Amino acid sequence: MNSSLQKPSSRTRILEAAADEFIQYGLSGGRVDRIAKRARVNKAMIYYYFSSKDNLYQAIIDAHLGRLGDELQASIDESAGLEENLLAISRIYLRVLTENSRYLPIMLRELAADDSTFRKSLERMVSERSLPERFLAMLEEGKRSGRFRDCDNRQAVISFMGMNLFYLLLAPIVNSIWKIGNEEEFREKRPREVVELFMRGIERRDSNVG
Amino acid sequence: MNSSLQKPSSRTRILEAAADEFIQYGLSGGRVDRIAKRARVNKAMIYYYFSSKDNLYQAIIDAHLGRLGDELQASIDESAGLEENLLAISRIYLRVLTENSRYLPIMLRELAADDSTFRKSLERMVSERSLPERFLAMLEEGKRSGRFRDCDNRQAVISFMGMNLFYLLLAPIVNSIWKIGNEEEFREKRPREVVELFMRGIERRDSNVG
DNA sequence: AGCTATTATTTAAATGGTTAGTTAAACTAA
DNA sequence: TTAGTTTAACTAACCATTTAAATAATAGCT
Repeated sequence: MNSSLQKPSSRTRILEAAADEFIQYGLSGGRVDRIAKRARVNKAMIYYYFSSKDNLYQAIIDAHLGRLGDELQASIDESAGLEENLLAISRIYLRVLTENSRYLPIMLRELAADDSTFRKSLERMVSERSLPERFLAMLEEGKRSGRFRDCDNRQAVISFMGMNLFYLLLAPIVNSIWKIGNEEEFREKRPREVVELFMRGIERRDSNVG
Repeated sequence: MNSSLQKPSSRTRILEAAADEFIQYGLSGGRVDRIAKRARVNKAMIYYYFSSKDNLYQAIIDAHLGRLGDELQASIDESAGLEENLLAISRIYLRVLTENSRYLPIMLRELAADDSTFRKSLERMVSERSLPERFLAMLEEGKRSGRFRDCDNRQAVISFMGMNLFYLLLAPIVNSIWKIGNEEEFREKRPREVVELFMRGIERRDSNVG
């Protein structure tokens, strides 16, 4: 199809412009004419390279998700200690979603649709790397070692994810509601705060062995 | 305009059908003809009662947000103890977002748009009831009383909100990824788990006064 | 190198289905 | 009578997609 060695200037420009368009207006709100204009390309070029609007949209979703997958690859480093692992995860989510913050609107919209291929791909990506299992295993190990109190692992993990992702996904509104002036600073401090809260939250207290 | 005493059957049916439509397809994806069909009403009726598609959409957003606001009214009961307060908040979010889960797609899409009136209304609603301030004050009080350790209040609050809202907003995907079989049960347990994690997370440990 | 056949890219201009919005007349009930 | 409600048919703009022809680029051959 499209060997990755060449530099197909038009094709690339179309992809860039389409990303902008779909991020701003969504799939059904996005206009092919506007994409062509932004890409400084004749509209028919879009149908030449991608054969339909839906196809073009899908190409963007795929590219984005592929990138996300690669970046999350190193998500859990089993060799490190438990707290370090959590911190590493927290930092990776921070970095990946900060660097890709441009795509947040598209991701939220896709997450809102219940039939979206994005959701399916995301689920596949996550389960292929068995992130949930590895995560649960970490907690289980913490329990066995006696460091963690007894609690529902799933509830705990989802709380941890929520602490991390809620802010990263909805930063604009959250910043506005909670009057976060210096977002950058707030963002950087987030992993430490989250991990500390979480660790203290699940750690057994010193003499609690009934 | 439209006095709230009568029972304008057509008008109501239009609103219902439009909600369904926009929830499923969004504003730009929603079709007026389909709404008319679903409402068993001539398309012109839609323009008779609401004068444009955007207006109709806005009417639905407004109605929904008004209802949300009313239901969140009792959000913080200052008289109760701190932990009880958090639990009450957690439960209210749970109830409100569970009862309105139908509207989640529309909310997520609106949150994704950076110019949405929904976002502005949401921010106004929250700040009119000064929820952020009251929340921060609760934490501050906990610190003064010596019960809470020293930490960034804003970070803590946002973590709390994240634990609660992340799951409620994205339940379908989260359930799928984390293999939550019995969603209802999981949901019901959530407030207690969240509050316990959070309280333990910010409570000072017994002899920690450096 | 030059000439040619073939393939890739680009363009301007349609096409035609879709869709928000309109009109003007008819019906209904107070 | 009068105001509110409903209908069928219409319109005009919009917008994804196509067509057919032109222009570059490339490879093959002598």
